[in-house]
Amino acid sequence: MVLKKRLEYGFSGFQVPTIPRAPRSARRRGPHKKKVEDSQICAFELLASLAGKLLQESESSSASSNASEGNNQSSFDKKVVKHGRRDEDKPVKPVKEECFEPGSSEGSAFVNELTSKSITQKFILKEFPNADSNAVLERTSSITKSDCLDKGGGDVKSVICNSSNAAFQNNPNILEGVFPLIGESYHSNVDNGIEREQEGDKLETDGLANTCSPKDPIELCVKFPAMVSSDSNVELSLIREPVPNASFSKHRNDIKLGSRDDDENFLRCNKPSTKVKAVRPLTRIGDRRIRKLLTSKYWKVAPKLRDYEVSRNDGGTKHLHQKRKACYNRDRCYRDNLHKRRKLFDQSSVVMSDGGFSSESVSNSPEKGSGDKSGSFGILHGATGVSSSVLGRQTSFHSRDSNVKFSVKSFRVPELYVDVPEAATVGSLKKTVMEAVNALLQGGLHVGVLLQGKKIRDDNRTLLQSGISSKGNLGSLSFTLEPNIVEAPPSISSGDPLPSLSCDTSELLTRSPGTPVLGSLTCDDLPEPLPVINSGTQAQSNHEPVSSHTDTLTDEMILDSRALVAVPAMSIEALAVIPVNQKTKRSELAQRRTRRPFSVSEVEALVHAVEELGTGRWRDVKLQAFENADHRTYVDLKDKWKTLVHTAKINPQQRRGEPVPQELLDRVLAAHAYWCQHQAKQHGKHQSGTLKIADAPAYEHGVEVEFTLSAVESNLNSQVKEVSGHRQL
DNA sequence: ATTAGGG
DNA sequence: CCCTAAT
Repeated sequence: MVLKKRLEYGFSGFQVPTIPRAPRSARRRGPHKKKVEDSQICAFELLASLAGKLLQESESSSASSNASEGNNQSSFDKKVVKHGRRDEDKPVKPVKEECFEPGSSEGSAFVNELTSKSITQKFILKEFPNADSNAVLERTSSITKSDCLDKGGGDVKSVICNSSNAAFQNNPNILEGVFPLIGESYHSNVDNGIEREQEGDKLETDGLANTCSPKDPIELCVKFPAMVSSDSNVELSLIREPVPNASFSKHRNDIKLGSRDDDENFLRCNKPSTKVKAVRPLTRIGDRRIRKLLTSKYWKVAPKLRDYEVSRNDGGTKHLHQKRKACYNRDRCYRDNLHKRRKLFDQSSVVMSDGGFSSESVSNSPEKGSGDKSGSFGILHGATGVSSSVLGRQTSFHSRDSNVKFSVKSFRVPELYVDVPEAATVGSLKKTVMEAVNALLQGGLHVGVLLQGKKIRDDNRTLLQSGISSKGNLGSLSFTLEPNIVEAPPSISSGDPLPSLSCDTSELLTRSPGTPVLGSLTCDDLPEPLPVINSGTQAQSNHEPVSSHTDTLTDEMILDSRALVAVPAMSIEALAVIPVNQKTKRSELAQRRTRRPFSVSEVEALVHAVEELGTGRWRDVKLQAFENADHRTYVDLKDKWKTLVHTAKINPQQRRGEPVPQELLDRVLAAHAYWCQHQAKQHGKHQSGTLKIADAPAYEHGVEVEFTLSAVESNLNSQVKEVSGHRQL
């Protein structure tokens, strides 16, 4: 068996509940497909068709429903899957072939999606067997029914989902309270532009309901995975064990995952695809879009999203990519960012680093210092249920003693890919997963400590010295899991407040902090970045290590048992999760690309290029002066120029960051002034009345006169200065 | 894909 | 840096 996917689980235990998840890539990318937005429907359609089959099945054997359900499940599932793949041209709505590649795991992927939902709901049911959850239905259904469904099999799909909810028809609140996540995620989906289908699916729903009644939550859970694996070796993402006793936290994870997937799907398959282009590999832009969607949409929901959000976006992608050699590091980064962003939302859980490496929310409990209770996490979560909110309330209890307690709410473990034959037993699957996890752990990890986003590297400092105290802002404290390797090199990110290991590492490798070389490698360039986890800010540069093993985290357990002290029972009260709003924000920022201040040499190169090319040809500037600096996009250059111009105009005292030689700033102003005019001229207007610069021969001819340029520069500069001076005055 | 600008 | 809009 091969490890393929990353597994993530919460602290609560080793028994990581896993959820079958389809590789993102499968869902989203197709070889030929190019536009994400066009592919919205694919998944749904597929689901729909599958659902249709399912429905038929269930209806045909309506009587058998509950009783034989469990037993038949697998076969049932298989059928479904098969149908999905083979009967595209049939009844329900023909699924467009473009949506997935035959033989690929696409079908299963979709199934997974479905499964995820089902599972999620199952859990819910399990937890609240008696709850009146009709209300829940609303939310769920909304999600379930997307416009995509309209196209055909939608009904069926909804049916499936709904069925799970059948029991819960009326209490949205319950759901919300208990699993905020669920509601959230669904909402998110909706927000993402998916519209719910309002038409009645009731009939069908009923039909399915019988089949998948809440009565057998567990059954369902189990069975779905089976579906997943059905045709051929499907990559099972993880299979979650529906453990009866599982604590809440686990469930939440499940939910999370499920939700995540949904989101993903939506994102990836948002529009009816017309053709091959429908799905295209994510491009940076694409990612951005997605990210945007996620973020902006999520923001609204943000408050509710919490650490539940464990899932990663990139996992699937990776998957796909495996097939396609191309390395979309960049994409990856973006995706990671997405993850982070989402995670960040959680107030209590602070920073999640990608890869699932780090993350954690810290809570502080002033009480007895050393009590270390490792199992409490699960409990905590369970007890709290809603978690952060509860915990978050107080910060009280400050310290009577000088001990500072930390509780890491959860660490995320990177995804594990597990490829298991269909015929494999559940037991073997468990074993496999376990082995994978253990393997990961073998490597050992280091825990990094970040305060306010800044990594504290000095291990000898005391908490007090570092500002980590009960009274202090534990909220801004976060931990990261990092590979041993990485630990070594002290990162140097110049001035970067939030150094990211991965980036730093890269930097170290390629360039010296102080004087960046234009051609230096960037994180993106690195082959396999160290599986480092950064805390919030730097998500971007995370590269996912090729070997999942590497990046796998493992540490959860480690952390769990030791370093982080679980908070003792007393404490829900005692525990104060500090809602780190600031931090959250930071985290958000984290999502952004890592900040890479322009070095003087870069500025020089930029200035030079602009002098020659002007301010409207950033693409060319990029090519000419930053071709090898992948992290500098033409937009970056343009922005930098913008800031340079601004910087040049303000008082030196107001300038921040690495000082740019005045000489360069002068050139900036000169060039800026010149090109501004030049542009004006192009448009036919000569506004120069006062400026002689406009007539400067060298600039007059732009690029063609490169050589003379430098010679003239000095003059221009001085002139420009005057000009600028006038302007300002 | 680029550019231009606002945030 | 990010995001949008307009090319």
